[in-house]
Order: sequence, then C-alpha cells, then structure tokens
Amino acid sequence: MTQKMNTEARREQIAGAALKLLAERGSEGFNIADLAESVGLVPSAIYRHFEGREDVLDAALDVFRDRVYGLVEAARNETQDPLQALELLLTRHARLIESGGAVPHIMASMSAPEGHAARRAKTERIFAGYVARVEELVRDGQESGQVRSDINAATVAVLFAGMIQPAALLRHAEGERFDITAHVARVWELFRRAVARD
Amino acid sequence: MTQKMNTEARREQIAGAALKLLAERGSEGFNIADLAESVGLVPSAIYRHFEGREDVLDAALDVFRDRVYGLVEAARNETQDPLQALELLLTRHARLIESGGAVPHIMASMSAPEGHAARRAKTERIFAGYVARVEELVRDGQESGQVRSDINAATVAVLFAGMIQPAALLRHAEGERFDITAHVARVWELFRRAVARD
DNA sequence: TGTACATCAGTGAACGCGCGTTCACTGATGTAC
DNA sequence: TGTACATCAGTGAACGCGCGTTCACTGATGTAC
Repeated sequence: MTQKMNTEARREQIAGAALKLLAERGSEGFNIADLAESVGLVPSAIYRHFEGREDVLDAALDVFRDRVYGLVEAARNETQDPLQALELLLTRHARLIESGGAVPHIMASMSAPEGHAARRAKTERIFAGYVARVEELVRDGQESGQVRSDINAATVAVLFAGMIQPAALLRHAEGERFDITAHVARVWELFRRAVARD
Repeated sequence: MTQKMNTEARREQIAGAALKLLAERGSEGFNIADLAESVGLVPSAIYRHFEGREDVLDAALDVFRDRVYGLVEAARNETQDPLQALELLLTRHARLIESGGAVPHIMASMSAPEGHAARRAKTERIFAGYVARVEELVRDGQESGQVRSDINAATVAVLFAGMIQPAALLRHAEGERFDITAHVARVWELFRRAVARD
C-alpha cells in the first residue's frame, strides 16, 4: 500500500499533478487513471480527496491561477518601473512555459466544452483577471509617463497576452526546437516600441 | 427519410458542419450524434461518408485550413502594399471570428490530445503554415521598405498571430459584449507602430 | 511507555453510462433497355 | 416514354469499449487511557 498522507496534503499533490497532465494533454486527454498513477495511487483513491473529475480540474485551475497571478505580483514587487515589470513578467512567463508548468494553452483547451459551464466560466474569469492585472500595470506606466497615454490600456493588455499565447503553442508544438526565451526577447522589443513614449 | 445526396456533396456539408461544432465546443465537446443532427441525419449515416470520428475531424481541419489560408491569399491579391495586406488580413480575420466561422481557438483546442498524433501534427502544420505565409508578407514589406529591416520577420508573424488568438478567445468568452472589430482596429495601430519604418 | 480503539487513506473488483461504431435492411434515384 | 434493375445513401437497433465512479474491505496512523 502506498504511504498514507493526510487529505489536505494529498489534495494539493493531486491538484499539482493534474495541472501538469492538463498542460501536457489538455482536458480532452486528461483522465483519472493516469492522474492516479502519476501520484502513485489507484484510481479510486482520488475519490477520497475529490468529488470527481470536474472537482479535480477545478482544483488544478486554482493552482494554475495562483501561479500565474503570482507571477504578476512578483514582477510588480520587484521593481517600481511598470515597463520593467512587464518585461520581467514576460520572461518569467516564458520560463514557466519552458518548464512545462502552466500554459495559456490550457486556457484555450478548457474554454470550450458546453456541458461544463462552471469550468468554462472559471477559465474565463482567470483569463479576464490576468488581463485586468496587466492592464493595471499598463495604466501605472501611463501615469508614470513611460507608456503612451493615447492608447487603450485594455488593448495593450490583450496584445501582451497575445505575445505569450502563440509562443506557448509553438513551444508545445515544436518542443525544444522552439527557443522561447530568444523569441520572447525579440518580441518584447517590438512591444516596447509600440507602447513606450517617444 | 432525409433527402439523399451524393456522397461527395454530403461529405463537404458534414465537414462544414463539423467545423462549426468544433468552433463552438472544441474537440472535447464534439460528438457524432450532434453532428448528424445538425445536418439532419442519423448518427450511423455519418459512416457512409467518413471512416470515423477522427476522419471527420480531419476533414473539418481541411475546411478550416482552406478558409484561413484563403484569407491570406485574398488579402495578398487585393493590394500590392504588404502592410495594407496585413491590415486587411487582420480585419477579415476578425470578421471570420465574429461570424463564428473558424477560430484560432480551434487550433489550441486541438493541439492537445496525446493519442491522436495525426490530428495534432496536422493542427501544428496548419498553424505553422499560417505563420509562414504571414512571415512572407512581412518580408515583402521589408523589401519594399515599409517594414523595419532590423527585426525578425518570424517574430513579427508570431506577434501578428498573437493579435488574433486572444481576441478570438475573448470573443468566445464574452460573446457579443466583446467588440472584436473595434479591438482589432486599436491593436492594429499598436502593431503598425511596432513594425513600420520611421 | 504500552495497549486498545477509532479514524480514515488506500485498495481492487465491479458497475454502468455515454458514445463511437457495426450491420442487416429499406427505399429513393438514376440508368439500361 | 415506360418498366426493371442496380446502386447506394439513409435507418435504427444493438453492441462493446473506455472510463468515471461506487462500495465493502483493509490496514496504517495517531490518540486515549
């Protein structure tokens, strides 16, 4: 028998493993049997800690949200300079994608299914919250005078998200061949030129 | 009994309907029963025209590819000006998304599942081909002197794709509330500033 | 410090639903004469 | 122009696999005395 764990610790472990599987295979390919195996349990054991598949996915999304929002917070706290914070955020995102941690690709793969309205709504809220946080950074930049004030902050935020999403897809598709760090550095220069003052 | 059709015409009809369902629900929510109903057939009738579910998805992807590549071709043919062609492409893409025709969202929702390597490979090829076509337009722009020559054409192409993808997601999420045409107009200005000469 | 008991995480067999797929049959369509 | 026949798209019942989920049981862990 596998080592016992108290349910709280196990829940966290399972949610983390679920996110990893989700990042690799998407929600379509996500199944309880593989999840259980990945934490050294038997499928039925999952039900000691979760109500069912949807509940597991919900918890995985929580982990995802916390990680991604945490990235924004960390970037904010590390510098007073909003533009520099955005650059930090972008490179950290790239690193997160590189390590297979959590990808915007998940968002896309999850916003789809009809029947699971709760999951879909949650995914949408996470994405909207991310964009809102970036938008706030952009506003800060506009107030500090670094970012042009004649552009729509929300539009800039969506464009920012758009630097990450296709990169994540390409990374997923091409794997090691796609140098996401180099790509992100180049695309940042484009972005900076589009939004910075002067 | 539903009106009979020769199999070639029926195949096209089914593939188009499949793409529509796919755009609405993603591959996870896509099922044969609903597909059949959407063309007024009984599920088993689908198998008169396709080998199975994967075969249908494959055909739907063909339709998607043709439509999206067709957009690029059309934009190319309508103007000699590469930057203007890109702008045309962007607004047409927005319109395609608005009409629910075919969305990059599909790509994301399909690049995931492990077991279906063929489907995944195809999706990746379609995306790569799209980026390559845009990249060519960017190169033309560099040669004509409209686009800065000190930037990587591939990076610009990926950024271009990044203007569409999150917009498609937001459209899917927020529905009518998200004014994709207005968004695209604003984001185009940002893009232009990033890549145009001067 | 040791023993008895309660709790609860992990197990494995079995169940059942959803859904893709098969198959024998029907009857409409178009072609040969 | 009309009739006979072959073809083939559409039908509906049934099948079976995959997979999420249930449940009675086990045995490890930690607590009470």
